[in-house]
Amino acid sequence: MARRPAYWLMKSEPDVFSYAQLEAAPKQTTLWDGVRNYQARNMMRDEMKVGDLILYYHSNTKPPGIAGVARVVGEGYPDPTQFDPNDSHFDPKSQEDNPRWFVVDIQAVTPLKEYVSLDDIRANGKLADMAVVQRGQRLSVQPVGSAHFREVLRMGGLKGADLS
DNA sequence: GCCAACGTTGGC
DNA sequence: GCCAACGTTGGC
Repeated sequence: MARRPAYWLMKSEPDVFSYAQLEAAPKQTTLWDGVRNYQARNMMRDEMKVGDLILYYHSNTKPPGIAGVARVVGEGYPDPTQFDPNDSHFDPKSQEDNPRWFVVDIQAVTPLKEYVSLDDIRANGKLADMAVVQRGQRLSVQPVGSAHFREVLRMGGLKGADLS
């Protein structure tokens, strides 16, 4: 069995769903719907477990970077948007008895005291191996090593819970 | 808004 | 099963 908790990074465009919106959601929780990439799907379906911790990354914004920490509170289940013809994530090829896309439920834990921008991550040699700074890396769900996770928290500082 | 990088699709 | 065309991501 893999060590727990495991650590992840999840990308969201703040114009679509920001960390502040996650905090404002009922129970500070949402389902991570709309992912349509098989590698990311596999991680959500098979690998992410309750209690795993997530760096919440804001993409397509200025500057991109990590805004807060979230945790997995519900494990992989079919993404309801794939079956909804009115949803932009509708997938006509997915069948109810053989769903193609999965989600996890995530809950806000604490914002970082200071936003850790992509430039900050790049400037920190300890984080040179993080997937998010690799050229051409587009995956919206990425595994993160525990040392990298702790370093990002050290850089940003925690407003709330102690996660050490 | 541009465009490089990458994933997916579909004709063959 | 190859690969060109196309769509998407996401930094800049």
